[in-house]
Amino acid sequence: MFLDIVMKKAEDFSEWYNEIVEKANLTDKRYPVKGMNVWTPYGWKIMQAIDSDIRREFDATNHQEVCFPLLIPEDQFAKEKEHIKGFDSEVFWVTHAGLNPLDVKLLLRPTSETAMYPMFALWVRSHADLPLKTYQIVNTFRYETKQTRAFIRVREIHFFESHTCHVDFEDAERQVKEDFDVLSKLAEKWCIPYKLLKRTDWDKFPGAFYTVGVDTLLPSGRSLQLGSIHEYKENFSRPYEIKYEDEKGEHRYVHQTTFGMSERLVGAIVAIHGDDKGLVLPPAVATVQAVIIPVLAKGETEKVSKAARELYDELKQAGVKVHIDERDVRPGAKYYDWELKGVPLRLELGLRDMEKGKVTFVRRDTGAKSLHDRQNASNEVRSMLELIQVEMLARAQKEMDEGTVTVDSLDGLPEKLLRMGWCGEERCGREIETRSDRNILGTPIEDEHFDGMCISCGRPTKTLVYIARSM
RNA sequence: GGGGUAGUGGUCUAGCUUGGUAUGAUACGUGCUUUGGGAGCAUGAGGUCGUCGGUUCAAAUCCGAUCUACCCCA
Repeated sequence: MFLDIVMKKAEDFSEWYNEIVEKANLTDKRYPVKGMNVWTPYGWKIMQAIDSDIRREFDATNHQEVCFPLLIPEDQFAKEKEHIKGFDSEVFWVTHAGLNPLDVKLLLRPTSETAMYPMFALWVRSHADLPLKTYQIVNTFRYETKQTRAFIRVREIHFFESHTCHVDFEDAERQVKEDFDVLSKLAEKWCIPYKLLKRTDWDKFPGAFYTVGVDTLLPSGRSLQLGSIHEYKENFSRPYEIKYEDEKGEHRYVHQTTFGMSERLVGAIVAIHGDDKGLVLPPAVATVQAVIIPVLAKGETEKVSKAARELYDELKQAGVKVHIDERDVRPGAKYYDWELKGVPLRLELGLRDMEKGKVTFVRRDTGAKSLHDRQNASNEVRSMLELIQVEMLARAQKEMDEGTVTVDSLDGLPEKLLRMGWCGEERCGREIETRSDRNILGTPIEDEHFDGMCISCGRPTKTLVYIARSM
């Protein structure tokens, strides 16, 4: 038996997803702790590629990378009331050190506000220290009670979190807008379409003034939250006493924001782009962008191998992440293998091509085969990768657009991302959630003109909400 | 939160009803022959049957608990 993908994406998305993350070797789920999977080399490399994209963008916007301890003392965690209420039920506790019970219990960070902010209070003294822009990429722990799923719902989370402090609300708002810009650049690289949706008051991050969810749509018709951007106002700076002295000598509390993302990004790339043959990686994410398969023939193996290695060197020189597969297995086996791994472009080189001075290109995303001049191979590879990148994003965007529909009744709802009028009253919001059996994701940040009525009470409104079943 | 299904070499699996020496495939190692969509032959190695406890002369098999995975419902 080969590593066939047995499940079809369109027939059983859930099974297909489980199968593909294991067979493509992104993760090993055999580690015997629930929700804690092993990052295998291939999956980890993809995660690292995503992390470097994040680092690049946040460094470029003058954030400083930090790394805070994993353990947080209970009393420090307990300072902001809403925050504890939100996370209380899902923290892992350290109650013993060696054989001794601890006087002050320690918890594994579910997120790092309560680790960082007591330190921020020491770091921020004057308006000259602001804005303070930091981020870290660390593991966080949440005791998920729902069904766990590789990359999508885990108990040990590979987490990016930026934390910023500002002189006032306006400056914090500027930060939120900067986060939107950074996100749009990143999502373009990852070929992930998304919507920025302002969460309802009853669904915002515990302790936040407001929360903007970054939501994408999976092929199953369910939404997946990829990240969130929060405006905290003074909600944390007051209990944690993060204060500065302004130009007039007055003491003020800082305004804070955060931005969080996780390995769900890997899950989204798998889910959105993958197909029945395996992964399909966007060239900007792929750790191998092009794989060379030398097609050897009896008596001529050296000649073909040499030509393949020359092509490899040339592409490497040209800055392409290229791999040459010289394993002693038949070409067909290699094709299946690299398709499963999602490598964007396959280059076949055999006697047949060499006689014509060509190289065979096979696109992973469309399966299209084409012949290209060997002379111009590195340029051709680069432009093909660019083309794939652009087309993958366009295709994904189109699927999300087609999976989004505006409805004016809560009856017989399709399994899609649904758009509808809402008066803004909590009572109607809850009604919508109950009757649709879906979650309100929120109101769009980008202006989407709407002039209609609340789907629940029928009053005229210009406000929209998006709802979906969440993954 | 409620319910259900399952766990046997790396992977998939037979055996379980009716307790008695562990089945096959695939992957893996070695050798030869092969190579444009999953190669063939030969040969070799690999398993305290998820874990803990109980019943028994004897447990993969029966009973209980637990862990893990997956599914359905809220």
